[in-house]
Amino acid sequence: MKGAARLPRNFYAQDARVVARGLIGARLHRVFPDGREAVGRIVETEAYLGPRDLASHARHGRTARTEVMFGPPGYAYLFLIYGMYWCLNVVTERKGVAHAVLIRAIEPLSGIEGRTDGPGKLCRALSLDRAFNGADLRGPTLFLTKGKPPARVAVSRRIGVDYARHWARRLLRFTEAGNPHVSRS
DNA sequence: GACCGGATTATG
DNA sequence: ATAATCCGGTCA
Repeated sequence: MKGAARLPRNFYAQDARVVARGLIGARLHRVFPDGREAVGRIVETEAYLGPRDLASHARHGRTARTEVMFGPPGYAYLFLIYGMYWCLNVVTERKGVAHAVLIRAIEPLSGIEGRTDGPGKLCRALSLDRAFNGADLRGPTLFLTKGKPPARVAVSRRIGVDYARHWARRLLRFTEAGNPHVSRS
């Protein structure tokens, strides 16, 4: 298969719900320092809708931690959870609007060792950590391309955000229905 | 400066 | 069911 083109900046410059749905089936590429490339197909995402979204890290406004989310679309926002695991997010919407999409699971296609059915697991498998916070998602070592479209997309509540009151009930999680690499929960 | 709790995972 | 482990947010 030929090397597909990186997803364009204007794709990321949309509402996080649109991007989260659109990323199901897309390919996530990671080129390691030694030149090896890992590729996975995104099968689970969640949309986070900025300061008004009580489940978003942006709920307390613009801080050093959330700065990247308020920046231009098409960049990576990584954060550490429970002191142990990194999670990869895609910044969406125009500059100043802190929308983001959490990549929760990918289906390994090539060059991947270890499980990728969870946000912490996939970051570990792809060696993604704080060094990638703010990284261009159209760059040389981390980028996304178009992939095989999902047969069917299921929509559900986001995972682990019960503290977010009514926002916890919003249907902002997207999965490829029936894909075995979707995280359990 | 101290305390709290989490967009998780592995293990029992 | 619970431990591992650390940082940002919050309040003093």
